[in-house]
Amino acid sequence: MTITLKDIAKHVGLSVTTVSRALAGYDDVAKGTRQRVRAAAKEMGYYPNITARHLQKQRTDTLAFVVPTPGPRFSDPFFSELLAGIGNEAGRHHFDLLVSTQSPDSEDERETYRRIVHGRRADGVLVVRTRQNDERIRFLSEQSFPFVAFGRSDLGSSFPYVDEDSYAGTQLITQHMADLGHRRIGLVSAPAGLMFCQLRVAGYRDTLRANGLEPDQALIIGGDLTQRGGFQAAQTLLALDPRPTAIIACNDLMALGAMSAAQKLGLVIGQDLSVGGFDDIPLAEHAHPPLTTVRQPIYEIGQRITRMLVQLIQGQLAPETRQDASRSSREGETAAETQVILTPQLIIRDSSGPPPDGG
Amino acid sequence: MTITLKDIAKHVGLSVTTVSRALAGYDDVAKGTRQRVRAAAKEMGYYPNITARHLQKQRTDTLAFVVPTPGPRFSDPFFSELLAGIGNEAGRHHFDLLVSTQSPDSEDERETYRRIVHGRRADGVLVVRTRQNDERIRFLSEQSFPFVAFGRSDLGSSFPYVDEDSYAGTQLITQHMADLGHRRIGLVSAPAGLMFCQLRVAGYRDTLRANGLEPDQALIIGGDLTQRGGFQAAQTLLALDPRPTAIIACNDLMALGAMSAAQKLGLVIGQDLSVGGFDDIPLAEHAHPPLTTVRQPIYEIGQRITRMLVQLIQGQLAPETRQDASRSSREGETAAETQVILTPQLIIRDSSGPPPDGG
DNA sequence: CTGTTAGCGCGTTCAA
DNA sequence: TTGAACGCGCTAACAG
Repeated sequence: MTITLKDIAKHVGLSVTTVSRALAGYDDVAKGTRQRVRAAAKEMGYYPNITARHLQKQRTDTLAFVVPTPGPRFSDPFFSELLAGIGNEAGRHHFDLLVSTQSPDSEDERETYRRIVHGRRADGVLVVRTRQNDERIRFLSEQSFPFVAFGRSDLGSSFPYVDEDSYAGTQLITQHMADLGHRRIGLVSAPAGLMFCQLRVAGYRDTLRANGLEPDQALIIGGDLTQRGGFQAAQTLLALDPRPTAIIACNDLMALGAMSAAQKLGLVIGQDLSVGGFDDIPLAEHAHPPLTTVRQPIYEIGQRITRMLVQLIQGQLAPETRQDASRSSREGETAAETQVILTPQLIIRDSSGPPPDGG
Repeated sequence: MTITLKDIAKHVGLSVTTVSRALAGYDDVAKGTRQRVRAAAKEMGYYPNITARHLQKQRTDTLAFVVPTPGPRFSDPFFSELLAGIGNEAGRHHFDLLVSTQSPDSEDERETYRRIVHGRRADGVLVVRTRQNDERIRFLSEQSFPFVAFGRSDLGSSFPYVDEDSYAGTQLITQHMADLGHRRIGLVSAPAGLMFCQLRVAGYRDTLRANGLEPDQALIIGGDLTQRGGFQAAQTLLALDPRPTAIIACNDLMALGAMSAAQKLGLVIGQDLSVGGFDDIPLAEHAHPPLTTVRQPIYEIGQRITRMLVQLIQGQLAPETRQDASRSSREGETAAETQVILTPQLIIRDSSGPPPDGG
């Protein structure tokens, strides 16, 4: 049997209202009464019914996180890290976290968002891995539902987000390979629909050109961000003649897969072949050899978008900047707080070195 | 503006009650009426308020999963896999999933469980990584709150669970090392409070003895289930003289850390040192070299405990078997469905081989 | 200071 | 076949 306010009221001989206010700590209730009520509540083991409270307060103190996983069986450390950051930060602000995994752009994903928004299942949602023409963002914007994204969008609307500078990040690692003397540098790309994919490929291409190297389409292979995908893409790249002396992958997981593929061929990573990644997941440091990569603070980004979302819900975040450019100069400062771009950092480890025979 | 039943009622000129029943598909409403109502609902973009429904129905269609993470920054593929299985299965049954991460045995963890149970925040919870004298299980049992565990317990109470046979699993891998000719086999253990820890250590010890090897306390090092922990434990083990020729870790993550430590010393895994793990996380297969380990189907276990929990909530699962042993024979069949022990499987890969100099 | 009334949005009696 | 009344548990507005 669960104890309700009514039970307490009956027990202490007061009205439900008074009990409610006594427990809420309102000061329009007699001190003695309050103490009596509180004692009774404690003794009877009272806990407020959270659902009833949500209904009455018209908010759920809940955030939703719909993880865009390609297959049912995902096990991407990237999402783990992000989830850890999100979960802990949500807890700090006394928000519950609703987690769901859905295939990107699937009907199930759309339905999940509709349910959350229209059914008022949560007070806000976290959108990650933004896509070109992202229907999630369009939908949430249309519905004026609170959300914060990890990643930018190509839609016109303006919304709060945190993103890392993918272009600059890929520049860093590509330049690193070029500086080491590599001239045939392969790229394991990501699904083209992802916003960061374009930027990373562009960063790679532009940096090659800046170093007098002409991008070779054969050296760019699509990947699906999984270890297996990196493995397969690397196999394709390493079958080329002449084969690349360096491979850059659009995330660490694929980079690790690429290393396996190379090692299977008997190549020594860092000598026969250099490999670079992106993300700096915890695994990267402990890989063999440790992976040279571009670091983005995933856990902290998870925390940050969560904090921003909570503030947005509580009205503490500057309202979203409009497309209206004329106001942008005056709103420069608030805009800086709601739209953050982080500069990634190159982490050089042992998986990269000079090419085997000087080039 | 959100559309409610009241809005539809006003629009079609009927009572809220009728609208509610029309949408629910009751057959005591005129066919024409039903169609009219449905059309209006669709046109107006009606979605039921989920919170209101929960309150009325006295259930939340929500499961809670409190992940026991030692630190805030966890990134354990084990939990990712489990979460994937749980999340997908929950979705299949139209249950939402509430995820929270809390430090094992902390006050925050206790408070989280109290909130879920007393506040009726969810209809059931999933308990994983069971511990000795597990207060979560005691609490949930006392409160008769629906739960299913991944792992057994040393408390008297009986409850539904799925577990893998840790003892048999460790026997397998220890015997494998012994068969290869290893005589000094180190063990990187797990936090002693975990139920599976005792079993794995026992499986290791007993198998050594069965092979005429006396367990050496110096060869058993505590680990915290993280990669870093495995790294450090392996460093300690490898500093011994003579050092072990094989190391078994209580989970794959530590095994990978141990491989790194060995490789840092210039040892070749599978030749100079054999390493074995436990779990068979996706990473294990793609490690370098691929890790010999004991496989337990984590994803499927996540699915399975979730399915059991849903059935338990819906009253489709046999009631928990009592301690009352006299009935056990008659209830053998139902008990078999609510208390499952899976037999793990040895996966031999390249990280294990004969000891360097024949022993 | 306390109680009455009212309502969050929905589903379920029970009459009509 | 439909509607009025009621309750889920809680909080807020208003009287007294």
